Amino acid sequence: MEAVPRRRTARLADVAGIAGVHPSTVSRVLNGDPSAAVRPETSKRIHDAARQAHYRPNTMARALRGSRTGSLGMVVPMLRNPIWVRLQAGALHRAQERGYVVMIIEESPDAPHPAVDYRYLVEESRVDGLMLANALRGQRSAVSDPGVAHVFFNRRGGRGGNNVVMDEAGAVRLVIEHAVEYGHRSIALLDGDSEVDTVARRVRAARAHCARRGIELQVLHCTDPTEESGYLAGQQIASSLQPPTLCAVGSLNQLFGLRAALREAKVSVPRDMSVVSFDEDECLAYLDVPVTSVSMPLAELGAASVDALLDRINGGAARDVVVRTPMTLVRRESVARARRRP
Amino acid sequence: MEAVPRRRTARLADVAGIAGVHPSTVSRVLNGDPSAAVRPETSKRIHDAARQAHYRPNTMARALRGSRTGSLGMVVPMLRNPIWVRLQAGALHRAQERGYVVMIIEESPDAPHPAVDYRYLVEESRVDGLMLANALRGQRSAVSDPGVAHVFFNRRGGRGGNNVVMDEAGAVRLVIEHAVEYGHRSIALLDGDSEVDTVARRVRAARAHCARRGIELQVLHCTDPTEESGYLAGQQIASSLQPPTLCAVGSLNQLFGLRAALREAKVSVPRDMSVVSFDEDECLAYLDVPVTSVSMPLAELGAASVDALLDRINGGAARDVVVRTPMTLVRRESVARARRRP
DNA sequence: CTGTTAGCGCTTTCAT
DNA sequence: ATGAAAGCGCTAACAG
Repeated sequence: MEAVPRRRTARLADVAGIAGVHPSTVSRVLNGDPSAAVRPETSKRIHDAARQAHYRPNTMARALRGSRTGSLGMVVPMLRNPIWVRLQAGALHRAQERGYVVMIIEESPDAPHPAVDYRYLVEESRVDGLMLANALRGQRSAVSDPGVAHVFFNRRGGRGGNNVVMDEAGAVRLVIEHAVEYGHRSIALLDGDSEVDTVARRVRAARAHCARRGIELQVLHCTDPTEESGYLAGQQIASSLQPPTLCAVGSLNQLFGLRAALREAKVSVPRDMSVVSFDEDECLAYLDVPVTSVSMPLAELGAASVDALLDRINGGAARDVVVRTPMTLVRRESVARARRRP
Repeated sequence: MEAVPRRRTARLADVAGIAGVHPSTVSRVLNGDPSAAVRPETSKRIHDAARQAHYRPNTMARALRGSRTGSLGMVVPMLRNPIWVRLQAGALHRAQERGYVVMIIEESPDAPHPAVDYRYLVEESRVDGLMLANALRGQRSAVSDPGVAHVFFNRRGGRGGNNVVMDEAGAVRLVIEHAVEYGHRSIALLDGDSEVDTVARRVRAARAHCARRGIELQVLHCTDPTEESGYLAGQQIASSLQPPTLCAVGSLNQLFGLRAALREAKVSVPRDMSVVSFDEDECLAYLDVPVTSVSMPLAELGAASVDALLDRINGGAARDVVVRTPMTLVRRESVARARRRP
């Protein structure tokens, strides 16, 4: 198959030709260079010519010249989980506002790469910087090369200074206080792999806060964020000798699994067991038992990641960011007063 | 804030310097130019030098030179709906396999742009071509400019020749045959806006096939693909004088809404009403009543879109594509034998 | 077998 | 107030 020559759009030189000026003048005018004083008449002629020729600046040439690509790379671990989609959407919009485009890379869940493996995108100047969410707690060295602008979002990585996260501890406190308010004294946290930073932060916060409030806490780690995995954990909870009276769940998929396991075990929600989700989604309101959840500022986190990354790209100093957009508890019908233990 | 000069990676010239050869030779060797016979020893020296200098080709320079960016633009209408996410993931992976990267643009649902508005991405050579899913049935002219390589995926657009779609009619037949098998004679199709191409195709196929089989068909169009909208339609169905005995639903969100409406109206599924979804998702298996669905080849469609677009970019002739990956009916528990009408 | 040359389209200093 | 010239890093046609 022959590569067909692309029909070229008008170049700067074409516009210059039409307007009868030098290309550099066109560049100055069209870019609104403030340091250059141009005669209004010339300026008008140039603008007219550009419009007439349907001029479009060539991003590649500009990028080569200025060594700025105008695009950002975003590595997400798994698009199947809606939280990444919301983060993505938030980042997409903020990037657009700031004149950047975003390339999404989805980590293969089977063959996860360490964050450092994506450096090449910057080194080959495909993107100006990276937003990474594929850090596991083990691999702390990460994208150590300071020449590669990057931030870790939602999951911390590296040695700090490039992390953009939400206030997971706050979310956990919100849930636990809600539980306390309804008289629960023994709760479970059903969440993902302990190697995942978000999970680790939630667990730590839960332990601390439960200790403070004298609440019993049971932590269950699913091996992966799937319905099946949540289902298995749910069976475990339902069959335990001293089951908790409230269960908080880390992801939507796991929640569906848990619900199914409880239903099967004839554990009624919320009569026998209250349930809270850390993922808010519209669909929760329409389930057989509408599920109470914490609405986390995901889009804001995506946007904040873009801001932080652009800050690094522009030479800003390393600085961790915690998105403090207020979280809210969306009260639905899956939480009831705790029943006295038998 | 000062823009910091990016630490440059080694260039071709640097490698040439180390290896003691001319840059063009390095280019030939590193690109494995078959027409150029190079002395093995020189080749080795060059490869060593490249490794030593940690050489990375500069994508921008290459793009400028070859007028190929190596990236594709993908415009999706709404990431909230999981089908677009699956299409996106399929496209992402195929693009990666073929050495391309993808930039995702999410259409703002509030301010939809006609497809033609994304031409600038190609004209400014940010991408080599466009995959568009934001076509509405009205705007047929679309990206008329033949200089802009593009395909419409999942939703047809333009004047044909650039469409990549699934066999929606086949999916509809699958569902209707399933309904017939269970003795249903009156069914409803609850789907999105009639201006959406996918919806229009499903409706047409449903009308045709129902007529052929002597089945009564009632079509309900939701204004938008949300739970709320499905809920409203569900109320309408539940309260109708001659309710259908089976309801097929176009999207997951609408399905959740419908389920809630039926539950509220004390219409039991599947006893009083059978339900089938055109979106397959793992979570369907874990609902209070596991929902039967059609599993559509979404990832394949995403991949096929990339293939079709690259074909156009490489000068291939216009050609519509229908992805014929076999669809399967995922039988769960939301379909039962039709009850005799009262 | 390898070097020379030119140029993709743009911006930016320097000169006038 | 505008033009000239250089060069970002790469590749491809042409020489030798």
